[in-house]
Amino acid sequence: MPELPEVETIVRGLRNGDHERKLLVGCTFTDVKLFWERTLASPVPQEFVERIIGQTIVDICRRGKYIIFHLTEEKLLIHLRMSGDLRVETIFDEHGVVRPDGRHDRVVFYFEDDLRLVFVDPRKFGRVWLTKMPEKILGKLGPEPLSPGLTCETFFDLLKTRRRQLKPLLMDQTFLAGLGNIYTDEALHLAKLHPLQKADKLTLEDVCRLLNAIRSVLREGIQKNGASIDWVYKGGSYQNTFRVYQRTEEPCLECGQSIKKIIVGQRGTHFCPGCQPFFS
DNA sequence: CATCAACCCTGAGAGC
DNA sequence: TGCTCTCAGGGTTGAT
Repeated sequence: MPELPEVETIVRGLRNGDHERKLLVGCTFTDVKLFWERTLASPVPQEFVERIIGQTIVDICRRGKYIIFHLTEEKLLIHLRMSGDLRVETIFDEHGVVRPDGRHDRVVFYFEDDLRLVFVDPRKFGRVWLTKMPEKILGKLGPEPLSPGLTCETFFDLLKTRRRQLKPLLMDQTFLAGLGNIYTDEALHLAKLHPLQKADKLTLEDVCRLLNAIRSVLREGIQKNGASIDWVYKGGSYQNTFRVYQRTEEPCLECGQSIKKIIVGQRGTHFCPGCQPFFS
C-alpha cells in the first residue's frame, strides 16, 4: 500500500532512471496499451491515447500519494492506491524478443528508443488521469507533511478546529497529504498519542510532538525505500522497523505492554495502551 | 462538520 | 489437493 515514502521512492527511481541508465525524462509517448479500461479515470480511452501520443515527459514529481508526470502539453497523474506499481523496461529482451505482458499489467506506455512504462495493479484500485488542469484533483489535498512551510503553530491551528479522531483525520488526504494506515499508526505511537484522541484536545506541545513524529517516520520510511508488505511493494525495508503496525499482541518496544488492534474508521489500527493513553 | 457503510478488487491464509 | 470463506486496504460516494 504505497504511502508517501513508497511513492517518493518510486518517483526518485523514475527520475534517476536506475534502469539500465535509460531515462524516462525526455521520452516521447508513441503508443498506449490498455488491459483494464477502468484504470483510466479520465479521459475516455480513445481520447486518452490520442492526446498522450506525441507528448514528451519533462519531469516527474510527487504530491501526496500522486505521481505527476509533467508532459509537454498536460499532466499525467497516477495514483497507485492499494497495490499499484510502476515498471520501467525495455520492450525487447536480450534475445530481441518482445517481453510478455504480466498478469497484472493494466496500462502500458510505449516510448521511442525501446522503452516502456508499465502500470501494474493486481487489485485494480489504481487510477490514471491525463489532464490540463491537475489542480482540479491535486487542489483538494492538504499540506505536505515534510514541507518546511508547515510549522507546529500552523498545524496546531489546523487541528484545533477539528473534533475528529486523530487517526481518521491524519489519514484524510484533504487534511494532510501522504499518510496512510501504516505511517499514521507509527507516527501516533512515536508521538505517544491515542488514535481515538480528538484533534481539538491537543496542546501545542502535543502537536509539535505529533508533527515531529510524522516527519520522523516519513523520513525514515524514505531512507529505507519504503515498507514492503503484502507481497505488493518490493525493495523497501521499513517493515523491519515497525513499532506497532502488524505487531498485535507483541510487546511494545518502549514499555513492554501488549500492542492492541482496534478498528477505527474502518481501518485496522495498532497502538500501545501503555504509551498512548487516552485523555479528555 | 463528523460518522458510518458500501463499493471497488484480488491474493493470501485459514479452515475443512 | 482443492474448495470456500474471510480479510486487508485508499479513496469515493452517499446516507444519517
